[in-house]
Amino acid sequence: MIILIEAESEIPIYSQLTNQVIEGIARGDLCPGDSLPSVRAFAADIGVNMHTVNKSYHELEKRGIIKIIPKSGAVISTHTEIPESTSQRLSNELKPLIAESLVIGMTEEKIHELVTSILKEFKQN
Amino acid sequence: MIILIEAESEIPIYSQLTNQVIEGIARGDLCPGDSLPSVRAFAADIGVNMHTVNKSYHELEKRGIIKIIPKSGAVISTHTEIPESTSQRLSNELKPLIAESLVIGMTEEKIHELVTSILKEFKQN
DNA sequence: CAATCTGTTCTATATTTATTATAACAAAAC
DNA sequence: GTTTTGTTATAATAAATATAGAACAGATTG
Repeated sequence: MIILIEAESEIPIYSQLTNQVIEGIARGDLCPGDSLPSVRAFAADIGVNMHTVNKSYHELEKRGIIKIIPKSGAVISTHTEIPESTSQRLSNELKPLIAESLVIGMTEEKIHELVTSILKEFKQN
Repeated sequence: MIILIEAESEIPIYSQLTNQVIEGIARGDLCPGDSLPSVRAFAADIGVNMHTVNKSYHELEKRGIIKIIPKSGAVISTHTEIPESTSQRLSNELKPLIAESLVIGMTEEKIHELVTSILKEFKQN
């Protein structure tokens, strides 16, 4: 999978990495059971510090997306149930985006269309 | 309109403020043409520094949501057209959220239902 | 078994961001 | 004409972000 980090972005590197791993799983590039590269290998690969990758991995683990096995590696989890905490967080983060969509004049239909078009990006594999 | 700032939140105060103003407009509590409180009055009201409010106002202006009239005040804009930059940003911010929704096992239908339920919050006024 | 690789932990540093605090200015509003 | 307005400047503090280097002990591999 190709990871692209933008150093100039206002989004922290560890967040960019977290998001791209999540998007990779959603796209099907990464599957439950797959191992992620070691923090050192990944860091060298994308040209950032080991600790930055480590931080991203722990964020992914906190969200229940991967399981870190100490002294071994990180494995993408299977998702048997939807965690309540994640569901709540996603809803909270979605809220201001939908509000702004309405404020700039998007209709409900347009908003659903936008969601659909993003879903399509992930689905077509 | 009631503004609630959580000092312990990981979300910066100026972002919380920005979001709540946007949500207020989406909800209909604030309307195009309405004036926002002065940065000083607002700051005193919610118990934060003037510059924090000022930063939020400029963020809102950058997004085309309000117009700051120097030495006068801030007025909520009317939205005749959807700015391309905002549309692009919203899409970019929506993407990781939808990806994570898929990753934790939400179906497309469930995701649309979540969007609908959030839209309903804003609509019922 | 021995060498390598793993995540973990620790210390340290530099930069940026966030927040508050004061103060002063000039234009707008009253 | 006094008050209020956003603006600008300086300063200080704390937290977040990112990097660097090193050491440790368990897991993996040859």
